Amino acid sequence: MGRSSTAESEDGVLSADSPLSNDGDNFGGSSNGGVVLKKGPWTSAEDAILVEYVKKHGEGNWNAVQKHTGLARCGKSCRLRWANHLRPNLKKGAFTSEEERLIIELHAKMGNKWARMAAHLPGRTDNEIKNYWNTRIKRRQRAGLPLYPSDLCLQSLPENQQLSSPRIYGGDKACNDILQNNGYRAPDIMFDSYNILTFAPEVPGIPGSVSMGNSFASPHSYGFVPQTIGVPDRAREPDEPMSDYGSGGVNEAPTFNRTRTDSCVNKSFQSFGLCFPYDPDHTKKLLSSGVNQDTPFMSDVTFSASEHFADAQKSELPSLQYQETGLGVWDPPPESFDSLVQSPLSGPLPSHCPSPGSSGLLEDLIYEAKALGKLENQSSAWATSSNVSHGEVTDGSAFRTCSTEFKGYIDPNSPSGNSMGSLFNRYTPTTGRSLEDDVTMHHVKSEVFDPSWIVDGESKVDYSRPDAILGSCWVEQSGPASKQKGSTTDSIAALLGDTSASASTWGFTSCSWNNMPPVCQISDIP
DNA sequence: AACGATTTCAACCGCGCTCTC
DNA sequence: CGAGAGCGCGGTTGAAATCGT
Repeated sequence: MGRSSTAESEDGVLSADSPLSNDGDNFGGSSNGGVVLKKGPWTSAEDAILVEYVKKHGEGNWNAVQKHTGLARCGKSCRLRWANHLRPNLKKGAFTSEEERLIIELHAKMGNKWARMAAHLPGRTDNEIKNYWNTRIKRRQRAGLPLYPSDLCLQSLPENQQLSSPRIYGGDKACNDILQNNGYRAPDIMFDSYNILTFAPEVPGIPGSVSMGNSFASPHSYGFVPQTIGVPDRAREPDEPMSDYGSGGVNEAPTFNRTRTDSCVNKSFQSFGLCFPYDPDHTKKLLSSGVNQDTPFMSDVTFSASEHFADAQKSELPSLQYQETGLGVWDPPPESFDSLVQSPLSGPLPSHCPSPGSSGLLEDLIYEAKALGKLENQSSAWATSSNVSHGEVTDGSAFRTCSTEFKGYIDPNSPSGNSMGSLFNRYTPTTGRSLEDDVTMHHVKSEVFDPSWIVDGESKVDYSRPDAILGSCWVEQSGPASKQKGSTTDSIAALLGDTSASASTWGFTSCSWNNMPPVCQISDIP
């Protein structure tokens, strides 16, 4: 194992007088004060020298090792060898199921902060954890499974650490809270969520651009997602008022607050088993890369785990902000997590997607895998029947197409009624719906159903119109039409997590329905 | 048994932070 | 205050090990 000899090309071969130059290794090294430093695998002799040195001098001052011992290794290499292999109390062997769970939890909270994660796993090194995680990513990607169990977000933090400032993007409220409470600032957009959809194996014959994720993210998708990218996100206070929602409108209409909205949006993605570590730089990257329809991020559907999840590593977490929390919140199954992942799908499907939080991982994963499989099929249908991915905003047909397909995603195996399909059935009109409508749809999933949505047994919202998603804002935000209109776009901005976004930021402004009267008048309902 | 594909993991590299001078 | 050294971290690489055919 270890580095190949390719590295030696930089610095040539070991010097003839190196004490370790004749140990049979062929690895090259770099020059350091006349001594050619060795690279590649360590020999037991080298290990012994290093151990001896540390015994004498203690850890640190690694560059002095070579001077004191003649060991032809650079300080960095010594440090690494000691930390990863030689230091006492190192735990070797496979991760236990407990450790695996802890890693998953920690990663959900920290992102790729391997060293910090290692601090929570005595005897384990950051390198080990990193390797484990990368392996896990690949495995789950292959299996078409989400990276995190769906109940992770809901359970990974103690109640008292949850703030009341949910955001529109990525994960549900609890998830956001997790992120926020750990010093993360949730991303302004749900790109991770969108992209996670590409965990599902690509549908043969369907270009990546036709995946659901891309459908969501298409720059032509009503300017909904992509244009969010470029919106600078100003700092928000946890209790920052949300536009005027419920803030004393004329009729004191029921509050359509951010919490609900967030939950709605997030739930819709949780239905796919999505939950993410936060990547605060993700938005920055997108900004700097000038996200547009050609942006690989949006168009490249071939999932790159290292890309997406490596992004998380940018989320530097101030150490003070990470608190040791009760991490044992899961109820670990006896099996190792990955053994669950790899369990064959058999028997009747478990009941939910996502898990309502009460079930085991196995059920979650099995069901999620199934769900993703179905989505795969649905995306195929979309690919051929919908122009959502690349379509122009000319009418609501794309929405309808999309929603029609989505209705097909009714899952009879979800007795808990938490599947998307069941939600459609139970609470939504059957006219055109889009995935974005799902934002609204999911109100009913996680929260008490809001009777204000129904007047005389009818929904106020005409979902056949592409701006239906905005309708809830219109309706629930009573007031003069002029105000309503402005508020609608503001609402979108708010919905997307940035109240600073002007109406013109959103594609809706240019949409043909923009100047239409409010869609959600009660009289509109047949 | 042979061979190719895949996985694992030790090690290197570059970057950035902190400390010292 | 700036430069340089030391160190730590995260990403990447590639040989060895394992698996599948």
